[in-house]
Amino acid sequence: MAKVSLKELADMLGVSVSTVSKALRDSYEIGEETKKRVLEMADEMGYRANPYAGHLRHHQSRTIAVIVPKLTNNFFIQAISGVETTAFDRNYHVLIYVTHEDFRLEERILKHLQNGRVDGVIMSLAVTTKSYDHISELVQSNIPVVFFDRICHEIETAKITTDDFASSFNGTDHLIRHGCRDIAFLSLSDNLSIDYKRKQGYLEALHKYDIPVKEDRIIKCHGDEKSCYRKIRQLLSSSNPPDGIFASVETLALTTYTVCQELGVKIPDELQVICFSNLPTAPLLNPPLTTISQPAFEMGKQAATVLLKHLEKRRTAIPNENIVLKSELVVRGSTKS
Amino acid sequence: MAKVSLKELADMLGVSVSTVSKALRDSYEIGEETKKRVLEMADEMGYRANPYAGHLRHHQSRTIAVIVPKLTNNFFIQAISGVETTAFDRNYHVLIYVTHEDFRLEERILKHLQNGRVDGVIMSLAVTTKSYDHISELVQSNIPVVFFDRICHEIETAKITTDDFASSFNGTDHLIRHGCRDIAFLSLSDNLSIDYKRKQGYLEALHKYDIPVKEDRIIKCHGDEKSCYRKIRQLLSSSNPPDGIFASVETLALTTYTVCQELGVKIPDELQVICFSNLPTAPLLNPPLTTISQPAFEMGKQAATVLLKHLEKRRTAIPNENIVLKSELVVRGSTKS
DNA sequence: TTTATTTACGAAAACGATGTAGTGCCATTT
DNA sequence: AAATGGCACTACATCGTTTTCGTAAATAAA
Repeated sequence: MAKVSLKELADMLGVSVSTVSKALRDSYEIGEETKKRVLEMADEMGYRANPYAGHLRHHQSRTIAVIVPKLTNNFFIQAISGVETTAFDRNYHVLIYVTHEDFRLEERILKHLQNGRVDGVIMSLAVTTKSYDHISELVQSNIPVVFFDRICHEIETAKITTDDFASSFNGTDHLIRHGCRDIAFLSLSDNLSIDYKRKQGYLEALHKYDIPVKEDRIIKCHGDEKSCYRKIRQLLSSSNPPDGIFASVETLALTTYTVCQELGVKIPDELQVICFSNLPTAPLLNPPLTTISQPAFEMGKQAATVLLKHLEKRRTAIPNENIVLKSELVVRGSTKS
Repeated sequence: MAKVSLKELADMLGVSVSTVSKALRDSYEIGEETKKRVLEMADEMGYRANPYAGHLRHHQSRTIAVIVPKLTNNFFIQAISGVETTAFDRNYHVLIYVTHEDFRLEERILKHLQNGRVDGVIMSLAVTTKSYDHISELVQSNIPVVFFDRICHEIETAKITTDDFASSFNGTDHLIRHGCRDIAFLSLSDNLSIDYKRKQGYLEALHKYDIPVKEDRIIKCHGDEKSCYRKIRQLLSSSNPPDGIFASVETLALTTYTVCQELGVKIPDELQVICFSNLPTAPLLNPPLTTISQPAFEMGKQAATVLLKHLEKRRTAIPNENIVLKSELVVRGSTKS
């Protein structure tokens, strides 16, 4: 079944290309009889409209891009899943790009997308991203961007986040109320908005209980897995280890588990652990991991909804808007109760 | 920065559109001096070639689709990651589609893709897929399809799998050598090629040790999570439970873990568990899960490599080819040693 | 000098679909 | 009988590129 164009259909039927086009779109200009003939022939010859011809004329592609720092991450996957579901429902197509937490790559990808391949972008920033020119350039070339989770305040647009400060505060509060007095905070990077807020929540909780903040308890685990591993191992094997860990992201908690397993540190007796995580197997870990679970799927859905709704209507920029969803603290065995 | 076309560039420079086009592609037809001027102006005006115009002319889009049954699944995510990496390296774009294990949806998606939106497809079948007309139609309309993992023998093309039979045999053998005499096999569906092969490997191992096959130990867990849960719970709470579980896919093993937790069944003392899985947290589970781990990332990479290599060259169909990678049995605490 | 050849560029036809601006033709109105 | 209007359809420009075919001018060969 070779590809067949409108023209071929038209020739076959002895009518003009415009007639076929209009008949297929059920235009009032075409008689019922003709419409029927066209529809039948189109079906018979397996006609499929070439999407790119339409994109060219209409300057829009019904395609959006999702840009994430990593794929192998439960949070991002669930978010992408939410985006995909929403987009598919509305007949949009989803391209994925991965920055691998690399600012340069993020730049390259956004620069590339300026060509109009997509109508809009949904993204979460790389840890290493510190300037936002590449993003504002994209927005200025009329391609709207919606952020989720790792957002960028500097760009005016819709941003989907969770109540990071409150969740962090509650999580830390939970640790303190269950006996922790020396909690280490494992962070990815503090130029990341969410990480900053999470740290603030943590600090606020310490402050509430008049627990002094020790700078060396705030550990920046940027960079590769191994260096994170080393830092955490060093922390836990020191002569004066903390009695609680607040991990800003899932991987850091998992590394903590690994280190504890190796060093024989008992969770939660010697060390309580809590973290932001969307790990489905959290209840099955040894011990079950207390998590702050973000509504990732819902976040992706919201991001897509906002973006697509906007694309359907206006050509203006997306107005600034902060959509904040609630995370859930799920207490399990890695903290005392 | 509004979008700027070749024509505008040409007008700006006082040359023709063709000259600009050729200069940008560094054609030998254009003088060095002119080339430089064009390049500079293009840069200055932020020119980005409209990809869709090119697609229209060349009947190819440098875009491929990945179609998977589910996104929230470590195996598929790692595979997609492999595809994405390979595609990105070669300047291809990746669209994702999710069938949600639904044959009808799979049909709809493939039918849609017949319009030439993508140059090729990489896919893994839905459990409910029993006929393959939608796939051969796609192939016949000149869009090559490469399968991975859940392949389809009926279509002649490249297929990336793992040594499912051997892995299953080895996994079951492992269980038997460590004391199991009554092993239940949890399968998704037996019209799925991989599931069938895995079951054969299991049966072969039983046969090797002259262990009789009991039909009621082969449990088909298709359908929703809840019905799987019920079946597994029923199995394990019967008066005569098995002493080993071979789960064909990850989720079934995790459900088994959940049920065991609820019923207080001790793993591995009362029940040994093994499964096909790409769970990064397998070592951290309680107890650590013995897995047969597939090289998912590598499979995605291979699938993309085969497809893209093909797209760069021929217009003919992809020849039949079975690429079989090795899985790895990783023995952990859910089986005795 | 005349004739080939090369160099550097331009005009125009695609690619496939859409939508505007007609164009005949028949029926109704005045 | 002329004017008006509606119906059902067609012609054609358009979207932004690429590419083939020409061609004028400059250079080289005769």
